[in-house]
Amino acid sequence: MAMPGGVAPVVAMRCTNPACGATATGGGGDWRKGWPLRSGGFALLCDKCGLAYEQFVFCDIFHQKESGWRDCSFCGKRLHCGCVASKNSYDLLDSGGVQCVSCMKNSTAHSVTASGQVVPKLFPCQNNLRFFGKSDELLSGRKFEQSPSLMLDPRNEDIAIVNKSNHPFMVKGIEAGQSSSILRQKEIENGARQIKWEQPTLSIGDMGRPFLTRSQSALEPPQYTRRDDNKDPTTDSTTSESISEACLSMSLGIAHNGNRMEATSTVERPILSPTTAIAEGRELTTTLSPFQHAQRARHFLTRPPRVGEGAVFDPTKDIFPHLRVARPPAEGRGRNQLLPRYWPRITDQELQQISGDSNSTIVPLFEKVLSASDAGRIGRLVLPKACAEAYFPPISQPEGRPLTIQDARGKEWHFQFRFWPNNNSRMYVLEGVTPCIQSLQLQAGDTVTFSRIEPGGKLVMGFRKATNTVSLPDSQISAIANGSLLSETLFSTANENLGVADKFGSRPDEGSLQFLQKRSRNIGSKSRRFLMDSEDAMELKLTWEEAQELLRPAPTAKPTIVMIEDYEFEEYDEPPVFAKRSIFTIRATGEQDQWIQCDDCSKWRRLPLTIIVASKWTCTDNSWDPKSCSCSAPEELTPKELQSVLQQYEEMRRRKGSYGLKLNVAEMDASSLDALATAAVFGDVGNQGTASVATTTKHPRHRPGCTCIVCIQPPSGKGPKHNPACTCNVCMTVRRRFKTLMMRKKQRQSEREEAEASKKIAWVNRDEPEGSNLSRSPQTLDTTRDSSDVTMLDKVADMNKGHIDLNFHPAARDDHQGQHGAPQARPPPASMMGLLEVANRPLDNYMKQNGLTSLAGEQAGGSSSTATVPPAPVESEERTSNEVRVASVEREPEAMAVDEAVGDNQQDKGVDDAAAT
DNA sequence: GGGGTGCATGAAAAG
DNA sequence: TTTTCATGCACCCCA
Repeated sequence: MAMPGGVAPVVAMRCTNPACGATATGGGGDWRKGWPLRSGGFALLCDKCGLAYEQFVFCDIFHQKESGWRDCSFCGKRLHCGCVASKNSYDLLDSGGVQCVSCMKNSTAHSVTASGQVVPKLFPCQNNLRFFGKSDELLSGRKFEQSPSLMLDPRNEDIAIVNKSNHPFMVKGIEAGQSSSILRQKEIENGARQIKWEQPTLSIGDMGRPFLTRSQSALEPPQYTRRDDNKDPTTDSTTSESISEACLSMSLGIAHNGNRMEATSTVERPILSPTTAIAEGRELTTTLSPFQHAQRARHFLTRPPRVGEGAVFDPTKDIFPHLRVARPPAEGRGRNQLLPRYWPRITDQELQQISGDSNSTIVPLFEKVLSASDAGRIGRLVLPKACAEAYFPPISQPEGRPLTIQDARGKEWHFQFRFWPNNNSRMYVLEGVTPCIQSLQLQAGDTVTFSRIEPGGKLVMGFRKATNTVSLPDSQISAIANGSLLSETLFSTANENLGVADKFGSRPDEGSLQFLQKRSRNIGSKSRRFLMDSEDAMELKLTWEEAQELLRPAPTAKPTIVMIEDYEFEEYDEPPVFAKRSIFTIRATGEQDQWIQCDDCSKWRRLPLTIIVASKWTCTDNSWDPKSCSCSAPEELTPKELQSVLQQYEEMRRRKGSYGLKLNVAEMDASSLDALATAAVFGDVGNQGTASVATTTKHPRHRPGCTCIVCIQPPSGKGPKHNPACTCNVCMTVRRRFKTLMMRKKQRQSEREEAEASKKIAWVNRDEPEGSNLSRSPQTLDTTRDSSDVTMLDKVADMNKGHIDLNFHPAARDDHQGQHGAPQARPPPASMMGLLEVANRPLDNYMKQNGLTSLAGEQAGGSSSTATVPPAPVESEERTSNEVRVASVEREPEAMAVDEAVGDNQQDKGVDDAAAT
């Protein structure tokens, strides 16, 4: 493998670390990334020394605090790193050692670039890691993921590792048993890092202690004991044992404390093999500076994150406080392939919940976001193959084996752990999970976490509800565990997507991000097939409705009016835009207003119709009305007017909601008729105020500025009167639509009639001899007559009484009758053609023939028509408040046709009124 | 007929 | 291109 910068390759490397003893290829494995370099990149370590590195990397510069001294790695000057006076007298080296101030100043002068510059003096490495190599040998097939420059010491052919800033260092081994203390970044300035020493907390010996015990969780500062410095970690029995199941913690919970970042611990995991320990990139047990997090954790990845690279880690921002993302223990089969999505992210609370009060150690294994299938009634939880093979008992037969898993409450659940052959592979499932799922009230999207209690190896399962679930994309999960997921990236994303949360003052915390991530994941992956329960559906519905309410045509969008079956549709080429919620009103003069509420003073301000306001708007943004451009300006609407408007608005919303959820078409008709009556009523009272109060029933497509027939029509009874014989566009359209409406009703009736007649004929033909139907009595014929005819006759009767029941529906006949009390004497049967003739009559003519003048008159006169056309309660109030007409912003599409007809009727009423006058 | 079981399928992710 | 896995569905068993 060619080295970056044209460095002579080296093939034979040997580690002189007595604890390592690896030769040639580094102990049989690849060279691996060691500790991160200050300026980026990583040291190179063989497999075995990688283990050593893991043991000492965070301890070396601290361990002497108790003993009070530390040698500079360059000049050998003894530093008293434990004393206050010397705290700023040295610097942390990329090599893992420390450097005195003098050497710090001189270090760059000794740098040699990878292009062949002189390598500075390399300091003797006593019992430290050292690489040997020969310049004429190739270092092929090596992995240098971070590609630190590898240089040869011209004198001893040792390999010097030169970081990207040409800062050389010699791999500095650390004696076993070195202790550590909390490293905190005091300041990062000009690339020179000053470190601050604080109390020691950890010894290397403790790093070998397996797992995180309850008492050692982040909830309490760990009280690690100092290990014997003289012991070799790899030879020490305790450590050796712990190596085999070692745990190294990884700290990602960085609490923001003023200008200082405090790293919190930790979720630990065991590591079986030193080799895999390095390969897996073990978590590191100590508290780290953000800088260290950003760098050291990088090598945890088996693959680089796809996001966040290139961004800058900003330690001033919080990043997932209390959230632990742990690489699962590298053990068992397939340990190396566990996808980050299954890495257990566990909180302190969960740890506490699982471990309870015991001193047991929790080893998070993996987690799984429940799919719809998992949470469904099938009772099968699909296990990730890698997880199942790595952490669950091996099974060779598809039948599997019983598995007992304890939940956080201590209750044991018995599952069947098995697999199905699938595409030359296996599909692992946990069967019998339904009782557990139900008991824990888990749903699709919730997360189940599998852990293991040590000692004992008992499996435990925790869970997180979806609202608290972090379901990060793998790349981000990787980056979190990696320390390279940048808070800025996360939060910018969160802020962009969670403006509402921010709006309420809550910073984009874990929950927000969780929501974000959950959503993105659900949409972007197979999880989008998650079953939505009713609650989710409701949430979606509400969101949708609200979104609909905020939808506006783009300011520059000009609709194209098209006629489809006599209905006008506004078509927009441009997508709608989101706007701040506003209320549209119609004055008695027909003028429309848009009212919007100031986010500061909550006063309502009048805006031009065409203005689309962004999510936040204040009076100061009101450039259209200088008188109201300040919150101190009085509100234009009187309290009474405002109350009326808001009441109508809320009522409108409520009704819209009921449309969307409950009403069928017939009910929509009723509502539309209701609106018709309301409009008529308000048309009458509209004269009383400066603005009329009438609820129009505009469809959402009728936007401010719309010039369609519905929008341009004057309020009922207002404006210029039309002659009954008026042939203007409005009147013609009104007549045409009424005709169309009635025709459609008749057509539907006819279709039902024919369908039922066919059924009856078929029934008769089946049950009776041919011709027997002729024997039926007239009464039978009458009863078998399609009820629609009767209903239609009832309808005509109603109409003859002065009521136009557009809510007429055969299915609602009984109700209809009941609404009118006892069934009335039926008029003579009418033929279909007769009914059509009735339907074809122009509404105005028909109403005149039936002695009708206006619906408003009927309604306002308190006639019995209220039984047919009951006004909404709010609308009744509107009669008295009657100031402003609230224009509906949207309606269900299905109601549009009726709305159009309603508008037509309004038009006709106006026309008819004109005729009456 | 309903529920459980085992397998197949295909979309999405990973390599 | 391969692998994973969520889900559909046919089949079987049982009430």
